[in-house]
Amino acid sequence: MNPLIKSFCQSRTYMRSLFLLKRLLHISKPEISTFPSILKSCSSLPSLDAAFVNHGYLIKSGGFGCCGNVGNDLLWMYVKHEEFRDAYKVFEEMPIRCSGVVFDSIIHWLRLNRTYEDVVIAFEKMVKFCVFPSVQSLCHVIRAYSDLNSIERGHFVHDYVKQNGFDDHALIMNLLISMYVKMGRLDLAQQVFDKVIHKDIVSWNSLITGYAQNRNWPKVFYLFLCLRQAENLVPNVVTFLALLSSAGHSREVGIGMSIHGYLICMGLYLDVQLGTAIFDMYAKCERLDYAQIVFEKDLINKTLVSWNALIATYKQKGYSQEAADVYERIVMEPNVKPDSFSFANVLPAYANLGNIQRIKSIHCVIIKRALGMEGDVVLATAMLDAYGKCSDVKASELLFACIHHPNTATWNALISVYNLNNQIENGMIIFREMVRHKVLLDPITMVTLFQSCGQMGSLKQGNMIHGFSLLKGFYSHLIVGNALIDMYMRCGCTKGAEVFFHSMPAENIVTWNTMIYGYMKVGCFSAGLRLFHQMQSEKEYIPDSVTIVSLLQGSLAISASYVELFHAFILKLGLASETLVMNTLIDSFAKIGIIEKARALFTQNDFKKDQSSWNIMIAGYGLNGQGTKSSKLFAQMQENGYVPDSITFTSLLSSCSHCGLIEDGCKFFDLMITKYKIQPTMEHWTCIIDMLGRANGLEEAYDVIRSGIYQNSSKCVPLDSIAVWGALLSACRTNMNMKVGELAGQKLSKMKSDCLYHSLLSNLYSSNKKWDEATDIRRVFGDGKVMKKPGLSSLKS
DNA sequence: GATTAATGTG
Repeated sequence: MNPLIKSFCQSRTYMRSLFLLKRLLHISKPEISTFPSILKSCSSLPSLDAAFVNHGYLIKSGGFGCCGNVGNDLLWMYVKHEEFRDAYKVFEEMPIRCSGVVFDSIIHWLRLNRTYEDVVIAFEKMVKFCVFPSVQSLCHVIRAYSDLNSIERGHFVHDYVKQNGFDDHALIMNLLISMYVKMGRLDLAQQVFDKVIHKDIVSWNSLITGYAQNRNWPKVFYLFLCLRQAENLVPNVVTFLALLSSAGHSREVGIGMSIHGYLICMGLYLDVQLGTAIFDMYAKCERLDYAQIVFEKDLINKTLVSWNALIATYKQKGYSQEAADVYERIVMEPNVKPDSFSFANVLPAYANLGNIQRIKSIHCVIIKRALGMEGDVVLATAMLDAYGKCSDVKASELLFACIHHPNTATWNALISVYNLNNQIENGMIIFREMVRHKVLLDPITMVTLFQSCGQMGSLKQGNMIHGFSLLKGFYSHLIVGNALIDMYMRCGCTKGAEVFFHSMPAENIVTWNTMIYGYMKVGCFSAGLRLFHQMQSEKEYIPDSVTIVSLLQGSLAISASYVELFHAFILKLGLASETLVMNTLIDSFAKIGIIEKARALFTQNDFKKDQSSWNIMIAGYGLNGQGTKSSKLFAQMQENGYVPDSITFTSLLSSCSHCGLIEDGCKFFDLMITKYKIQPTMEHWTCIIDMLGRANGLEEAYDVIRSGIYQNSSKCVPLDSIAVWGALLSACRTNMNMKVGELAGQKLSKMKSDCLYHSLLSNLYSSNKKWDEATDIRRVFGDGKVMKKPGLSSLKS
């Protein structure tokens, strides 16, 4: 019967041959030589049913499987039916060669439906079978290798290209250049480039973009000069994009401008992509004036990239609201859909604005659109940071755990989140993990760590990190030096700060501000003032808003008349339109008791009021015993469209606590928890406990906290938390209640909040002039030094 | 063959 089946196949009467096979199966076992014909019949039939039946039979009869030509034909059959999934299954089981055409089809399917790894595995198997791929297939394979990011495996395909005579093929060689660029191996990319005999513009562009991506700007500009000497080659859009990006990143506005001029001559400046790149170059070079002209006049058809670049520029310059506005504008545009670049740019802006709702909604969009945050480190880092800045540490931690390949920035961001949320110990744990995982440390890591040490007030840790940064060669970075000074100042070690300050290889206004701010913080007012004069006379720095804010905050401890003096300074320096400066000035007037002056400044319209202006004024009224005015202003603030935040309630509660408005205070506290869903912080609890203490004494507050939960109409808040015990300890300090304070301290020490416990308890002891006890605590925890009432000693000198 | 992104000092 076997020859008969074959002849039916040859005469293309496929149904008949299959019918015969069915009969044959009832009587005896068919010969294996029959199957190629059968499978060919199946390939040509419209339905797959017969194919499945026959494949199943082949599997059942054991030995046949995917051997020899049968396997090959089986593969063909599935490829013809475009059933690549099954084809791939057969392929995986095949012990010997198959045809190149079939293979190309499989590579094509794998590329569209599976991972790069699968493409690479298939290719390596193909090489083992000695099957030749088409050039097109080989291109796909090299792209897959690029995405695998494994240098050993990259060499495999490179060797294959060399051994099989593909190395005079420009397309293949260009892809190899790109592959090495993607792997960050510019040395190897350069080697391939040098070997290309007939270089085309793509070869040059691949290498130039490679150097641009790896931030080797001089090489980019050098290669461009070489390119212009090469015959018959004209740089194109891709070349200029790389050049403009390099000019922007390296702040080479001169180079950027000449490229701009060149493009105008060539008539290319109206190209959207180039226009966006020109805008971005000027923005990065701090030439916002030129950038604005390009954006408004030349960029007629703006793309999503143009808008993203604008968001990035606003965000970088600190204009968070403007960045958010642009984002909201593109969300409304019918034909534009924000992408991961838009999100990564706008998230820090929303984080600065404290707009957690927007952050959450962007998170939802990312999930809905399946943008795969786990694989996009930059986007995930921005999201992690945004949650952390809005105090959702849990969300940040969860995100961190999900990210497939966290990089240095991700780790840095996590430490920074812990710093922001007073969980310094956790940050230190993360740093140790970083070292253990051999994560590359960068200057920002050092800055973040100095911040941790400064916040802890631990000179011991600070010295350690200082030594560490010397060892790793980070100390010459300006931002690291500035952070180091800040750390020493926050630890109360003015000597350490001064020594480093005088030995710095480079400095800027931030350095001077940090010194001044530090002196003010520890109460060395005269030393700060001396530097303030010195920076103007010797260095010709013009004091900026930060300088003035530092001086204002320090002057409070000294004399009220200084506030008036600095007010005059602010007017002279033209800083009266700066929100931060005016907020501090209002705060200062309120604190020295000149509430009328504070009110007058607050109501004038010479500066843009923000949320914290309102918060400051609410607290200011409270400080001056005008608690009812605080409540009125609170209502007025909401009428002006502001949603009260955590600090608003801190201001309100402290106002009530100051003015003895206990009932109002409790009402605001309930409102905060139930309506605004704000988690009470230690500051809130401090006010509440202070009020409780005033009414019935801190002993009773202690009993209330120990007994469990704070209850109101709809919400239960557990009281047995670090924040609440910390608040009790704080309240004990202001009320000089050692007995309850020590009880609270014991409680905290059991809750593993070493940092908070130590600093609060040592403050309690210092306030009660129990220096020895305070020193003991600091010795166990940190540097063993205790600042005796900051400022007093330095005032005398 | 390609442009735009995240973490940080006062």
